[in-house]
Amino acid sequence: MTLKLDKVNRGPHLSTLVASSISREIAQGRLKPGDQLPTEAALATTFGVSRNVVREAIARLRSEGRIWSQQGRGAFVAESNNPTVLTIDYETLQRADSFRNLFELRGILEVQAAALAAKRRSDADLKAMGDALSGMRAAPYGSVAWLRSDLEFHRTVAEATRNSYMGQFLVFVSERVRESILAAGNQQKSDDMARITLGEHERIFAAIRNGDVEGAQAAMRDHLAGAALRVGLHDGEAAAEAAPVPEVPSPVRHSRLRKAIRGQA
Amino acid sequence: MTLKLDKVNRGPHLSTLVASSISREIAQGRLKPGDQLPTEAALATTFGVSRNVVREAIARLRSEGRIWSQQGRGAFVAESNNPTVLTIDYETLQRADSFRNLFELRGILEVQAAALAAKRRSDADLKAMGDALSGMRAAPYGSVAWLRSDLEFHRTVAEATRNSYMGQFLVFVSERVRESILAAGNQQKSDDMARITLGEHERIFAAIRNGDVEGAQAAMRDHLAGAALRVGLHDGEAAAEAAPVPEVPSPVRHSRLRKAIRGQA
DNA sequence: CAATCAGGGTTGTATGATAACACGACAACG
DNA sequence: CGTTGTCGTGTTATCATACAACCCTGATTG
Repeated sequence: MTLKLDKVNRGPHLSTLVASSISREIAQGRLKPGDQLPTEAALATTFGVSRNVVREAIARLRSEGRIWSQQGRGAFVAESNNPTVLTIDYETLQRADSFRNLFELRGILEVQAAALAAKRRSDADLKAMGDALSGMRAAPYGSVAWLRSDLEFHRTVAEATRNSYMGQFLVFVSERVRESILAAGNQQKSDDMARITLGEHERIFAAIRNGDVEGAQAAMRDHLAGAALRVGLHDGEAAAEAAPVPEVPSPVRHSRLRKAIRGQA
Repeated sequence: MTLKLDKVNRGPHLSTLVASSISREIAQGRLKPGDQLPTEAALATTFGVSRNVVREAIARLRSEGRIWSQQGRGAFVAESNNPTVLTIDYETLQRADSFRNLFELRGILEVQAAALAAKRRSDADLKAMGDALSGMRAAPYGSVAWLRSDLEFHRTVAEATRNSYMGQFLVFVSERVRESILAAGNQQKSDDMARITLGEHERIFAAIRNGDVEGAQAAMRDHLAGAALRVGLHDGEAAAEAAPVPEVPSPVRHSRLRKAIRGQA
């Protein structure tokens, strides 16, 4: 048996701890927008780490848009909560209503993507979709290969919109949804479902091939409604039950510093 | 006259350039999931920067979930194309077709958000929207206060969807669009536009207040079509002549290195 | 054959030094 | 008095080097 210990060692680098610590200061309002952070040297001594570590932490916060810095002046808390990156908190997603919201957003994107795809698809797109469908027919329902083909089909639809951002967003949202479903692990499989799911996909494909915008939207909407049911979401306004994720303890290294950092939070 | 020279110094830190470069390698498939990256020392020499810079770049990519690293072994491209964050490259957005794509995506989200808002808005939501509209009436067109009120109105609409992810995504996309418009700076203002824009907002507000889903969608669609024109995008399928943003010559520092990095993209 | 251990390679961290830049103080100048 | 030029100080950005922690491999040893 292969134990699964991966994904556990969620990188407890020092820079991560420092970044989290500063992040908390900002989130809890002890550092207000526009405020200047202490100098790198000062942060290094207060945290008891090297200036290098502080710099990596600041680089990270800067890339997240939380702070900005200018050579010769200092680092400052960003004015507006205007993050340059969009991130979805894994823990939040465990809440049923959050999951339903994300599923709703995915639905909106998928349906409109289907509409655009029906308008703009090229022959190459149609071939790619067809290949993905073949892959789904060949693989057993729920297998890895099947899932890959499923994802592939949706990806090709997104691609056919000729809008790369549509693809990016869709993939991002779908991935989060998929993760959450896998974590919950409460999906029952059956041969019936295989047939039904495949049929839904084929209707989407046909509509897109025929350039039937409304049909593609409708077919995609049906597919997502079906998927919602299969995942345990009552359609409409009802809530889903997602299993909470177990807390994972992180291995202890640099315990002295960590304690110092954690302590002052 | 107040010249606008801010926002130009978009942080071209070396670590940013290195991170972008590696990111591209991954996105374009030259580095496949599971692949091991060159060692930090190797990257440092190939990029012609210090190992410290490389480390900051890697720290950033790691925090974005694109790669993971283990002490003593090396850094590896993350298995699933499972970036935990979604980012929009500022440079890419300068291309007219990219901007049009993002604008299209924004439109989709706004229109559907308007629909959901018409279904789910509460009295508090309506009051907030009304306040935002008042703010727009009071402020001169194009002023900072006006822009703030405009943003505020759209934010309240997103809020009324009762779907926090919708709000997050919408704000994120809108911010990028707004930044790009400001950077281009090719918007002409007139009193007519003030009246027209305000009227568009009021129609959206009215439809949402009346719970008119289709009307809200239509009004929002009109508003966005208008906004597209005002920004210089031809509506529909026509290509946009978004004035290509003037290349901002970043003050020359480390020009040799930059060239090397840019060159190998 | 199995366990141990030595060595090299790699990342994580520390430290010091230098360059680039911002800002205020202050003098020189009109 | 106001403006401009210069300089010194403080800060970030980058470089360079060294060491610690850790992984992997392979030889040594019992």
